[in-house]
Amino acid sequence: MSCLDRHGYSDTSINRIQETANVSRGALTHHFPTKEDLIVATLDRLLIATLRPSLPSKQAGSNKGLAADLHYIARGLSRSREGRALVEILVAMRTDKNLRDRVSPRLQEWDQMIGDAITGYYEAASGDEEDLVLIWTIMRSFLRGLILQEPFSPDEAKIEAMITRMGEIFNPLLRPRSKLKHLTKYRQDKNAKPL
Amino acid sequence: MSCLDRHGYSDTSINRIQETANVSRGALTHHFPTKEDLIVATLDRLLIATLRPSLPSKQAGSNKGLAADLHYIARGLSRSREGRALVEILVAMRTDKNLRDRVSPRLQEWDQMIGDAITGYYEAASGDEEDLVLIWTIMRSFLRGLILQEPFSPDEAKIEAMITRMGEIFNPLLRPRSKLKHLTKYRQDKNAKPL
DNA sequence: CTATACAGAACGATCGTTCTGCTTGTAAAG
DNA sequence: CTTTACAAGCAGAACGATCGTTCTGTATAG
Repeated sequence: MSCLDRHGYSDTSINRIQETANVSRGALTHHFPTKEDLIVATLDRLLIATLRPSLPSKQAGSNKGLAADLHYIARGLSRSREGRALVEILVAMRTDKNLRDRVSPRLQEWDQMIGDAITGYYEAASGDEEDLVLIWTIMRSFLRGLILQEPFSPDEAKIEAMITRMGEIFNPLLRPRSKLKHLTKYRQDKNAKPL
Repeated sequence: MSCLDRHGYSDTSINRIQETANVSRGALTHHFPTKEDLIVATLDRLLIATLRPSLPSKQAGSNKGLAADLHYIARGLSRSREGRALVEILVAMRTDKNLRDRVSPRLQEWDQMIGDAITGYYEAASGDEEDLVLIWTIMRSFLRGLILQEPFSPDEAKIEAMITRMGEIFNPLLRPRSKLKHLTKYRQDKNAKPL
């Protein structure tokens, strides 16, 4: 994850990984025969890491509105080492068919799961559950898009302002659900080995 | 652009470029001594290409609202060869300091120029011009974020629905300006050579 | 005569993968 | 309890391929 974040996908060579992780080449290739295996295993961890199980709006007593939630989610989804590393994989898989074939099902499963989980945390003001999921998908696209917007306007305050404004605009459309449903646990790959 | 879109940044090798473009290695390295030079020159073209000079909402007689404009902009900004190629460069520059140093000023200038241009096309319902620019920056982040969202939900219709919904939500905040200001022309690099 | 435009070979570096050894853990055989 | 067999864990060298860059040579235009 660290290499992906700091050096990008293509410069995350096995040489660099083994030096960063302080493991030998043999150990690395023994557990992950190909680079793709290593990337896929990393993705599984990233998807879990970018999940934020509990939102500020659900903390006892506090009700700071949607903006607070968005800032919090952004910190996991895009404004973090994990978020940026995930974006590196997302971009790489777009043009790498082999990687895409392995990664796609995982992403779609994750997206489905997130959609289900959202309905546990929020409800649409309109009551339309389908619209609720759509709105949150928009939100995630926006938050991840921030990574791509950053080079255009590197001002940290501007990014923060965008998130806050986004929260204001969408706030009337959503409200936190009073009863809390639990997140389904992300199903890890059966073949995944613990490191 | 074609190589960037189809094969991604790292697999856009000079070998592949010269084969795709049907030029010799010597010709290529003569005009663009390093790969970075070639990328920077490509970026200049991409920034111009992803600009959409006239919006549907300004077409005579039609007033289909913001959603129509968004669909149109998305077609240039993210849902196109040029948009995806630009994203490849954006992601690459994040971790490549040399490239970033050359590309950053261009992007920021472009962003500034876009911001100015927006105020020529739209006005905020609140009348706050700064908020107008902020809203459109949010919009661009969202649209570019769609490229990152696509692997999660590859359904074309879903992406379209997101754009439409985004237009509905933001529509009350904006209205097209009646008088049309002209776009300032993007200043090309003085050192840029025509191919 | 000279600078520019191009062609294509050559270069060292680095990539991901494969291969050859060595050590350790463990379970069956004696 | 000891010995043997064998697979798993790991270290590191070796491999061919490909990368971006540099270099040498040739043709052309002013």
